[in-house]
Amino acid sequence: MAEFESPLVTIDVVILTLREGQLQVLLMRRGAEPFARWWALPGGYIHPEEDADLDAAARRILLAKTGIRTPYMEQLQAFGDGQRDPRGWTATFAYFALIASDALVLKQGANAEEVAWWQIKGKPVELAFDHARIVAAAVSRLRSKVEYTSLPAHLLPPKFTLPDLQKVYEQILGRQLDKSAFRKRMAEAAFLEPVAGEKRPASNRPAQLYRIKRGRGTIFFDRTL
Amino acid sequence: MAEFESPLVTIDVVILTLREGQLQVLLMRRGAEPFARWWALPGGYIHPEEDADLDAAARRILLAKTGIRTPYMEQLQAFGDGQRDPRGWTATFAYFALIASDALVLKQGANAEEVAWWQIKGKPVELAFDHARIVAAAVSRLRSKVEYTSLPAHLLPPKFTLPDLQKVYEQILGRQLDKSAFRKRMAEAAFLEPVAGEKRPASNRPAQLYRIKRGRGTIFFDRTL
DNA sequence: GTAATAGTGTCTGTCAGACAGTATGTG
DNA sequence: CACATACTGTCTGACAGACACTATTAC
Repeated sequence: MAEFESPLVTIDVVILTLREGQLQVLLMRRGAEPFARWWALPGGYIHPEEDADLDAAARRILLAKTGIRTPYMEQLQAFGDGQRDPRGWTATFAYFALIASDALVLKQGANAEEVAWWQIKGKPVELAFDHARIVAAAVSRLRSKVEYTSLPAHLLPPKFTLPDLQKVYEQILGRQLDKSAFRKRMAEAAFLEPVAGEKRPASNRPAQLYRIKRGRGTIFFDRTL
Repeated sequence: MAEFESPLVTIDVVILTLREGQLQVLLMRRGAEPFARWWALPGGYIHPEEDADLDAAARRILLAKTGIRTPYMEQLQAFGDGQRDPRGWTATFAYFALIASDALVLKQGANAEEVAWWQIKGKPVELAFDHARIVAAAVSRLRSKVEYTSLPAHLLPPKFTLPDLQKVYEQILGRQLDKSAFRKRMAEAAFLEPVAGEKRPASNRPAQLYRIKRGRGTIFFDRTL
């Protein structure tokens, strides 16, 4: 078997959140060439000595660049070709993370590099490399999974109410859902547990708080929403 | 940004088919170290000069090793860590292909290397690297997609009958399906077209032949089977 | 009491699965 | 004709969505 030169490989992470009712991505401004000063996905190289595997490398990069330990991360897709990077044939392992909108607010200032949330909807910012395509793939993955999984629950803080959760689904799907049917689905899926005794106070009937049950991965509903 | 040594990357292809009512994988016996003489997935290196992108590289490798142009191939998942290859930290872009059981029979003898179909069920052969895990991931992907996609149609030759297709679904799902309901689903999904005039002859009522409509990708049913 | 939102009960049209019945070929 | 398998029609129970009703808090 002949030895071919291995292409340069990187890891990039698409971090999505829901802010002000809109889906947003976390972007960083690049310092170095190529694409210096362009906005790009947080990413980096694999460190063979430190990283046990690809997932660990993705988690390390995310933590180093943003200070976030995300509650949900999955491998999105690999992208590789001769055009995406002017330095030659490269490939990237793209990851896909969801976080609660308020999880990053405090940490953001701590990092020296320029970091910002960008709206998915509307005028697309021009991104470095093929990152626009990677973001599009992540959004499309999220949108398709919303219909039949519990994934959007990771866009909320650890404790939340059922009306909160329903709003998240509605914002991503872009349509209203029936309250009764929605609650039936969530109850059947059995991935939530009430936080005993706790209620969210309000000047009306307060809502029960829930959290995702321990050890529950993403739940696939047997019917679509 | 410091330059880290890029890990060695490869591409491996899990080719699945249905033979004798069983799901089977295509394996090849390795010639070179590491894992010389072990059974492994067909795979190879990226050739930056030849391969436009990852998908093209996977197609080239598949064609070179087996003579197959598969009708269906998708990226499965990337696997990378420090243990899977004794040479050090490596990663592989795993692909997932489905072919009709009779598509390879003739070509197989043409290739000098030892190639064979192995049953998924029963005693698992010990595979080189982490290929057992990759095969398991591919099978699990197929099984989960069978429930709500038209994917299994690619396990059949270009022309087939609805009873053929139903048998494929039943074999993978491991349970009987209602004929009437099954045909309703396929009709709704509208990804098949009758081959005009052609019927499969038999000593009973012959079945209508169908083929997958041009330009139809994998169809997601709106309900589970 | 009113206002506001949380949470539940009920009713109805639709539809999936079960199954029986019809169609079309061979010999 | 019998037989085998392809294909279709019908009936029924279950259930999703619509929507109305009740519950619980603050003021």
